[in-house]
Amino acid sequence: MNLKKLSEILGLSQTTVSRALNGYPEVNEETRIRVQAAATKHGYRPNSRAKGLATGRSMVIGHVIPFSSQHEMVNPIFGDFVAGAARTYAQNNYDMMFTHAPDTSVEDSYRSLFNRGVVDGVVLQGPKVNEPRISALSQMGVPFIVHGRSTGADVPYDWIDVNNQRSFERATQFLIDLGHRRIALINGLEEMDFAQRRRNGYVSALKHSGIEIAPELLRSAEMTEIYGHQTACDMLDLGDPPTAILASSIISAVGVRRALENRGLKMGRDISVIAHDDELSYMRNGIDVPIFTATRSSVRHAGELAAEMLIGRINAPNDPPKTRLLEAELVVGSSTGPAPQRM
Amino acid sequence: MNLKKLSEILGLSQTTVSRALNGYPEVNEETRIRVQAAATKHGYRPNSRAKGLATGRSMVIGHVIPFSSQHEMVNPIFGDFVAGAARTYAQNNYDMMFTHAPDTSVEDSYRSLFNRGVVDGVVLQGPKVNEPRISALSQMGVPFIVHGRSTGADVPYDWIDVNNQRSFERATQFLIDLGHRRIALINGLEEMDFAQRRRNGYVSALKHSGIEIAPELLRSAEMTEIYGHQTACDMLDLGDPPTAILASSIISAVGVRRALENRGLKMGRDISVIAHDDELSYMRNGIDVPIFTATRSSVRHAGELAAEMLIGRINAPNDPPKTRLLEAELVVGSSTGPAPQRM
DNA sequence: CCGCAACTTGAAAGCGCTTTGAATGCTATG
DNA sequence: CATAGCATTCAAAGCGCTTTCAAGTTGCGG
Repeated sequence: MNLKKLSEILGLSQTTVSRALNGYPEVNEETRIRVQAAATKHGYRPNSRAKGLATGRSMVIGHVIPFSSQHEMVNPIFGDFVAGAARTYAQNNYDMMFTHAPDTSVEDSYRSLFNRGVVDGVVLQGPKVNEPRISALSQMGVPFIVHGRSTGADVPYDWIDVNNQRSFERATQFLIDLGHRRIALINGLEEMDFAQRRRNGYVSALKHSGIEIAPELLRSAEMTEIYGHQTACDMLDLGDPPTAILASSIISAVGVRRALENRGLKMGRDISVIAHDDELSYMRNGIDVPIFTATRSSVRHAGELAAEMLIGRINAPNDPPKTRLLEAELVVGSSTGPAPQRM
Repeated sequence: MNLKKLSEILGLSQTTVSRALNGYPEVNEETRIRVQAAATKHGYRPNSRAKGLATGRSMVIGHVIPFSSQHEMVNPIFGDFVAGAARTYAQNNYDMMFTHAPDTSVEDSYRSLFNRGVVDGVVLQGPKVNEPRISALSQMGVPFIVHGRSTGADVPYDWIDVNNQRSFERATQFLIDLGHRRIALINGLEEMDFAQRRRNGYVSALKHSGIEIAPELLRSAEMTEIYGHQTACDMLDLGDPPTAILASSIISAVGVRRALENRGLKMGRDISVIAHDDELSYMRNGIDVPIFTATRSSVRHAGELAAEMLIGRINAPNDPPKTRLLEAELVVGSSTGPAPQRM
């Protein structure tokens, strides 16, 4: 069933039928009702390719999920972020296109999606420091939004981010206030912008209290459970092990917990742990009482907001750049406590 | 840059340029080279909407991820499955469209994607028992593949699945062989087909050994960490607690482990745990030595295969249905051991 | 009754591509 | 030398929609 057939059935022109269905004012209300009835009756759905050709808009948003060529890691926050975004898209009649590309060719993926007219805009996730994709997209003239920010990107751009620096500064301060001095940071990949900011927050809090940075307590890698476990084991084996650990994700915090438990250490008593909690739906940080003391910020909500901002940008390409900085909550659970007294 | 401009630049007709670029034989080899050079030089990318309109194919595959309206849960395996599929799509020049719909309107989402000509085929994930979407898709004439199967679906269809029944039967038998009699099953949502099959495997192994089914040791819900934790706690509070637990996902197994450790129980000694391991990239079950004894089957690989099968179906709509049953490995870690002697 | 505005409707062009059917120039054949 | 056959190329139609421009109807004031 297409426009032509439908209009023949109705004895109307394609023009009128199209207008009736798209809510144009110049069509008689009676006709409109008749057309709509026929459309539903015959299950007519405008072909979106044809529509796109005619309007020059695809009503599709592109997401390119990079994976590091070595690890083939899928970012665990991806599912929830996308779920949030998808919700907004659905409300605005956008579809969502999705590509998975090795990080070496992400830029090409964007270019391809946009130049082929597949998408009207794209979401850039997981920006690195000096992210080259940002200026590339900017030059191409693709409407885009960055989930996160990129230190060193020299063009203005839309972004939505969590205040990573402040939240890790607060978390670190919280541990310092509890008497901790040996505080470890199990961070995400060094080149990621968020990891850098978190480290800055951590460093700044320590400095502020006159605590020296201990390089052996600073690690960064992809935030898997295994990594959390391994790193915690390594650090506990140090002559002067940490009394508190900051973990950049709840997933690696789970690994940390496993390491502690293997050694019979109790979280909150023997050692304190704070995790960053993206509120992943399958790994909630407790229901009533948080499992981990955590810096909390819903990545699903970020997805919703990112989608809104991007749609806004598509509709108003010349507006000045918009940015949005979300503050993470610091929620206190039972994984933190006063620093144990050294004998 | 479009075909028209490009052909003008080259002083050729659109026909020839199109043919040259698409590898048709009737074009002079010299011309072809000249055309290709110009195309790359000017960054020409055929508009895929126009191409789709002309060919009647969109070169897009649709995934509709349902979420239960109550929970808004994103299936944690989603990311890795999609990563696998995306890889295959990329190799075959397909793009991937993605919709997130409440489970009440998933069918409409498929219908919409297909009828609007957005996709050439779809992937159906998370089938329930008597999954109505299967016959719906079948009637609509959409090429599709099911990740999983649906007991009670009365039309033939393509599917790829893990032998859930056998793998849980083996896992249960493994525990029985270790002397366990009180074996719990912390399963996925009851209405999911995979959960039913896993239970069947579990029940069948128990029956085979003459062990009575204990309803208090059988639970099903969405496979979150919290759920694993809560259920394990409940079961440990029983007068006659289980000595072994089967968990339907590694995520809920992590919750189980947390419950055990809270109570000072040691996995493998005080209580045995077997998990199903989808090989999620951010939650690997150990590197050298498995953390959990597990039934293992890579969901990413399943995604790759599913995508291949679907593309095959699109290219040969009238072939007889194809199915593929993967066997899960049973890998032994340190989370299982002989049943502790009762005093 | 005429003219004009307000409503409605329609014909046709155009979005960028593929593909059919026809045309062109050349070489090989009888 | 006429013709068939081949290798190349092209003009134009068509995919299903939107949208411009034009036209037909009505109703109302003058």
